[in-house]
Amino acid sequence: MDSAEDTAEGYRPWSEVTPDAARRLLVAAVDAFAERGYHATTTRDIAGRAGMSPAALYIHYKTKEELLHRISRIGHDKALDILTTAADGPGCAAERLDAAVRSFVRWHAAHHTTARVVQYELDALAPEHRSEIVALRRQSDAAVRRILADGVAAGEFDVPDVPGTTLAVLSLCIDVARWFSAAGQRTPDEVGALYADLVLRMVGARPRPQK
Amino acid sequence: MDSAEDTAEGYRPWSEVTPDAARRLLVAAVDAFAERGYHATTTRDIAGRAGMSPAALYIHYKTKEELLHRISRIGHDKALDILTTAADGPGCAAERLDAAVRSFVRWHAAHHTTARVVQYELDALAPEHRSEIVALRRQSDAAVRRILADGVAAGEFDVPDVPGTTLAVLSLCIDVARWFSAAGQRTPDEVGALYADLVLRMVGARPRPQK
DNA sequence: GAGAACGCTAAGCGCTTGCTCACCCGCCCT
DNA sequence: AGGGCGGGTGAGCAAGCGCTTAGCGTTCTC
Repeated sequence: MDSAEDTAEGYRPWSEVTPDAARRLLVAAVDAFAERGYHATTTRDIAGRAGMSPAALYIHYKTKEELLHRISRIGHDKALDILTTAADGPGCAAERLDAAVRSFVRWHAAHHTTARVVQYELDALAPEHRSEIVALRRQSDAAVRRILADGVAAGEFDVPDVPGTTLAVLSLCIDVARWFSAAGQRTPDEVGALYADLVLRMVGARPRPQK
Repeated sequence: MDSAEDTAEGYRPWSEVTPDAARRLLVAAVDAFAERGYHATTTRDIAGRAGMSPAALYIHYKTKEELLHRISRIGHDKALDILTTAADGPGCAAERLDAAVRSFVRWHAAHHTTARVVQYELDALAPEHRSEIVALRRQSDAAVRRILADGVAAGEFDVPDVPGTTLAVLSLCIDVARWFSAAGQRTPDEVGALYADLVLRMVGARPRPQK
């Protein structure tokens, strides 16, 4: 039911999943995994949500785990793309950190069903798929660390522990996927703005109107 | 395997679980749930880790879900106790916030197996048990919010959005249970100190030597 | 020292799980 | 017109699940 918002707002996710039936199954799996968790979701449930018989799933995917892997891979690619775009964009370190946190958090809030699966079902992946995904996450870590290191080098930030603060910033953003929409009233934009402000304070960025 | 650290350091957790065999089963369940998740853990696995036959579990617990509920209840009680002790303790708002975050994070790190179950397996609880636990979590939220509100009222903090910042602070602390000990090198004390500093920056607390 | 009570096990019941297989239907291409 | 083919179904298999039950050894009580 939450996937309605995924298909809204112009950009269409899962467009890379090509047979139409395969995409419907994948979207159904995202909803089911987000709602009950990977292990508590049955293949019958996924197929049912997609309006198909249980056997239809195995025409497009070899196993249930392959479905999770596809979701996780696409989601991590998108998340990493958002982060690196901001990290390697224009502007001073504070502006790039603001953009990175704001867009990363917004994605986690707007697509919290997908993000929940992506961020919290990592252990359900097969070992070789897991290590592939872990490599992507290390790149996310590196992107944020780069901004912080730049900011410290430029004298914009006051960060005694760069690796630790990097971990905290990413952790803070990622956990949005867990609690978002349980509360309800905040929009993804609002949460993104709030978090960007909080993170800039965490790194001791000097307030704007000080040129 | 991680429960070794739970039995160390003087204070003995799970001492409230009284028949010895019941405690061994519960500790085994904590390890298993933390490692693979509730739904992926079998009752045979739990009993096996406790060195018993599968049927032994049902002498002490009616269902597998009761085991999770007991763990969740005890863990939430402990976590809430830590938070409220700090929130209602002596000192100015900044000191209380420092103490709250430091001890809360330290607990999540030191007992990250328990914390993982407590924080991330909430949806696996039966509806009536779930709402009981959710009530406890609201009290945790209230404790942190109280400190922030006090700090703002006293002019110690600069927090434009108290409910949102409360959410972020708790989220940051809780997510420690997810990533801790994967990395390895940091001690719970170090993480607690780092996070206390980061949170004080988030709320715009003025640095210490300004009386 | 007989008998109840307790803590535990071996065996297994009923059900659900991930997944397979034989078959079918509509569409394209000669 | 007819044969192949990609996408779909109904039925069902082997395995594993949560949980139960009959029975056994030890300990406590009188």
